[in-house]
Order: sequence, then C-alpha cells, then structure tokens
Amino acid sequence: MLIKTKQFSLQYTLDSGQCFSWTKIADNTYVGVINRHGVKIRQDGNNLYIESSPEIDKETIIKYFNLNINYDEIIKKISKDTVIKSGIDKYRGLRIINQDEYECTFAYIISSCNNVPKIKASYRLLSLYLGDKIEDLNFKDIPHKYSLYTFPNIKKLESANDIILKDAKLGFRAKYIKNTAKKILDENIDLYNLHNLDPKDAYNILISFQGVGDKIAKCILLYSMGVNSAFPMDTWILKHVKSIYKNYKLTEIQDIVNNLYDGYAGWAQLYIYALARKI
DNA sequence: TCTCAGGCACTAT
DNA sequence: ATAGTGCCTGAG
Repeated sequence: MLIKTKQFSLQYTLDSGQCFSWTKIADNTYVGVINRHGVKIRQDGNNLYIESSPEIDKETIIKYFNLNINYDEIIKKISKDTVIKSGIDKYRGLRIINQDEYECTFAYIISSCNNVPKIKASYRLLSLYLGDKIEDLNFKDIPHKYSLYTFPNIKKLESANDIILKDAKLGFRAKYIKNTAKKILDENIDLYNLHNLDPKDAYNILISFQGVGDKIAKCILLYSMGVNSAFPMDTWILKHVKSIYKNYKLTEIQDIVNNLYDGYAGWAQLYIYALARKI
C-alpha cells in the first residue's frame, strides 16, 4: 500500500520517544503493531510504503500518524519562541501520533524514571511473554523476517505472574501495572471512552491509577487521546519553561502554555523535547 | 563504585 | 499543601 504524504517525517516521529512499540530495521523503515496488525512501514520522500499482515486499511494508518491534520496551521500556532522555531526547522514533519489507549497507558507507566531503550525492552518482553503472536512479516528487500506480538490485554496484565514481570525488567513498576490493570477491570473503566470526556475528567481518572501521576497522565492524554493542549513536563521541558516563566508557579504553567500555543502546547512540548534529545 | 535516566508513592512536617 | 526519600535496573 502506498500513502502520499506531505510535511511528515516517519523517522522523526517514531524516534521522538513518544512511542515505544516500533523497531527500526533499516533506514526510514520500521516494524510495529497497529490494531493487532503487524506493520512494516518505509518512507521514501513523500511516499509511505506499507506492508501489513493481515492487510490493514489506509484510514487506520492515516489516523495513527495524524496525516489528515493541518500541519502548517499547528506549526504556525506554536511558532512563538526561538526554541520552538529552531525545533521546527530541524525536525520538520515530526508529528504527534494516536496510539492505542491501553498500550499507551501501560507504556507510560513503564516510562517512570526510566530511559527509552529500557522502556522499549520492557514493552517488547511483556508483549513476547503475554501477547499474541502475529504472523511473521517477511521483508522482500531486507533479508530476514520479523516476529511481532500484540501488547497483552488487560486480563493478562492483571493476572501476570511475578516471575514474568521480573523478567520483563519492570522493577518497582510491576505492581503499578498489575494494580492499574486490576482497577480498570474491577471498575469496568473503558479507556477508549475517555476521549469523549472533558479532558479534566479524563485526567482525574488517569491519575487515580497507581503509577500514573501528573506527567504520565498528560502523556497519555496527548499521545493516545487527542488532547493537543496537554503539556507533560519532564526535567528538560521544566528547564525550558522555567527559563521563560521565572515568575510563575509551576501549577500556572499549563494555563500559560495553553494560551501561548493556542491549544497545541503538546506539540510545542514535542519539539522542545526533540531538540533536547537530539533525535 | 557511583550517579542518573522522560516519576510516583509514601511519609512526615 | 509541600518537601524528602526509596525504588528496579543497567549504561556510562
């Protein structure tokens, strides 16, 4: 399948650290899972080439990578200071993507006090041990095949035995995963419904999960629930924000950046973060 | 050996 | 409300 794009960089987007479920297998070529479909995706200029198993529909890909949004308009809205502007110059085409709500929630619980390679490793091990195998993807132009596994469902996470969680290197986060899975099951919470709520209500539900605080809740809202105004602050973003808003309390920052970046503070955050991490 | 990495929970004020 | 501390793990 071929999708024509503009103002989209697969590499910047998937290497930005917003998503931990993709593996780079060659230049501009990644494999991962979307909606239980194994997907291989390669970008060449404005063309996205997609192989999937079983066949995935185009709309799903377009929605996942946010290809139908007005990129130029968002960029215009967030071009408010020199840091963001240099981020945009360097990482043009970097987009926020729409991850699966459950995968995103647990991935970000794993991200607590952790680094990207280790988050990815734990995510993959959990999928390997507790997920379902997807038919191997064979690569015509690359001489190997790649096995993919779905991210485990909530029941598997809730009932996972401790040895497996230990082996997935979850450390102190293991109990967060189990407790949150249990809470979602017990209270019959549907994460797929949260995007229909007022973002504040969704936020309050998310931070009621053990292992989900302010920062992680905002990551989940931004990366899987389409809340473009969510502004997760890690240590580096904090530095940037403090240098600009010396006289404000941290609790006021969310409102300030919402106004400044016109509802797209989350996108601003992504560009600041890209600069910081030098992806 | 030691510190630190995209936090959070828990406890003590 | 707010500050301080421990936590799994492994890379540098």
